[in-house]
Amino acid sequence: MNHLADNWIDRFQGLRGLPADIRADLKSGSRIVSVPAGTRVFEPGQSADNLLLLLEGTVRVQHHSATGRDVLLYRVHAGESCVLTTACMLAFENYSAEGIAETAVTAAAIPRKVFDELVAHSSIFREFVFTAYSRRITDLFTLIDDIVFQRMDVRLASRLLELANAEGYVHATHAVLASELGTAREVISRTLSEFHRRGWIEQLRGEIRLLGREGLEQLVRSV
Amino acid sequence: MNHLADNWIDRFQGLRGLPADIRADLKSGSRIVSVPAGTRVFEPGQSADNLLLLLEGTVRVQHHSATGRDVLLYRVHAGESCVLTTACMLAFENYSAEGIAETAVTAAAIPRKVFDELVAHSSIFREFVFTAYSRRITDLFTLIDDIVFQRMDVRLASRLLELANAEGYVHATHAVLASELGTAREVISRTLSEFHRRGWIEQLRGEIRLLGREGLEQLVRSV
DNA sequence: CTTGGTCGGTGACCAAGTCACACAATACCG
DNA sequence: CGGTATTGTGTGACTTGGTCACCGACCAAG
Repeated sequence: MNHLADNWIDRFQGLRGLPADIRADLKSGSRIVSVPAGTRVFEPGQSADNLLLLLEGTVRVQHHSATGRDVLLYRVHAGESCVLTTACMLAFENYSAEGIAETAVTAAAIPRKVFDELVAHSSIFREFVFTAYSRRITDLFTLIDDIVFQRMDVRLASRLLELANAEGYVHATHAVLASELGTAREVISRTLSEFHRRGWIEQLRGEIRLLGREGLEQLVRSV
Repeated sequence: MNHLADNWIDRFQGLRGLPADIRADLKSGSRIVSVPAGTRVFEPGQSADNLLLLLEGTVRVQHHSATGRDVLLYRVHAGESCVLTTACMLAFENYSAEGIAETAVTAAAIPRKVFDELVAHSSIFREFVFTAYSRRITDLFTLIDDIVFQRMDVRLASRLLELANAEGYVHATHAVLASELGTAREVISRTLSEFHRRGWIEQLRGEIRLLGREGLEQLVRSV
């Protein structure tokens, strides 16, 4: 993991331009943390005191609703910052969103105080942070648009295409897909049956195999 | 309008603690602008070069979708900052959200350059900005939750209670309410008929009169 | 008074979410 | 190893919400 500790800053597009002195502050002021898959990186009510910059793995940010269902809000990938923890850090409000490590995760944790100093002293760091915020906000806009206007079959098709690995397998139960899209498990089951009927997929327990991407892609494009 | 120009900073909770020198910079670096109701304050594709702090009026931030319908994302009220313009200012991405003045609006416009300096030099200003961001993000979370899990009748009832003036009148057409809630006009018409049938409201052209708030409030609470 | 535009109402239909099951595959455990 | 619990999936009946196609009522301008 030492190679990570050395030059992790360059993994972030927006930080590459940082001058040497700020880099040094950032490196010495932060520490590298690793957590296993499934860890709650942050949770409702808990005030975060570190900004996380993801070096490896993905974090799923979701909202747990009163009715017991979850909605996926967005994913944070390696090379992105988990700006929601910033929000937690700096704002008085406590969120009802939680972050869960989907895979094993390695991240650079920047304490509140260091973060504040970096924002004050580096315009590049400022831009990095604000860009991260805007990306999240636009992601949320897109999500809302999707939820309101897009048909479920199209949303599911495009999600399957996203989640499929190189061999065309998607490792996910119907229930997981339902929570990804903020819908009910039954709806996923039915839509998948339909996809199967059309010869686009094959179903296994806990897994879906895409038989070519053409059909699904056409459905997605057809909007 | 001169009384506004003098002490507008104190209208913002988060800015009251600003030290005198920063205040002076903020005041001299910004200017007061007024626009009539209906003005597009910002729009997709246009890169904003001012952060707006609303002194009077409200701005409706909405997303215009490909299907021709609009969704209300949130409202910015007097005493709040329109942080989306910040996002536009600082980020490379161009938004598909637009801001429309719902009433005549007076605002303090802070140019990009001044904004950046203030963020660098004042921790209080920093906190103000980040707090604004977090509030928007949580608002969006709540909206998503609402859309996904809440029944339309409940959402409409609570919106009517919000929008009603002291005399219990809501000045809005069914079409407007539909776009507020991201649904179709017909759905609003039906739900309002149902509310009328229950004796909760009276309908006029372009206007709704609440006959007491108890029924609606009970529906909202019943969730 | 016409005419065109806005506003609201309605029925038929489709898409999606809910509820209540049933049943198969797998995991666990004595 | 076999039995039981848990998890994953399938399905029918029903409700809610969104879409489409229309209509008639109101309103303002000429």
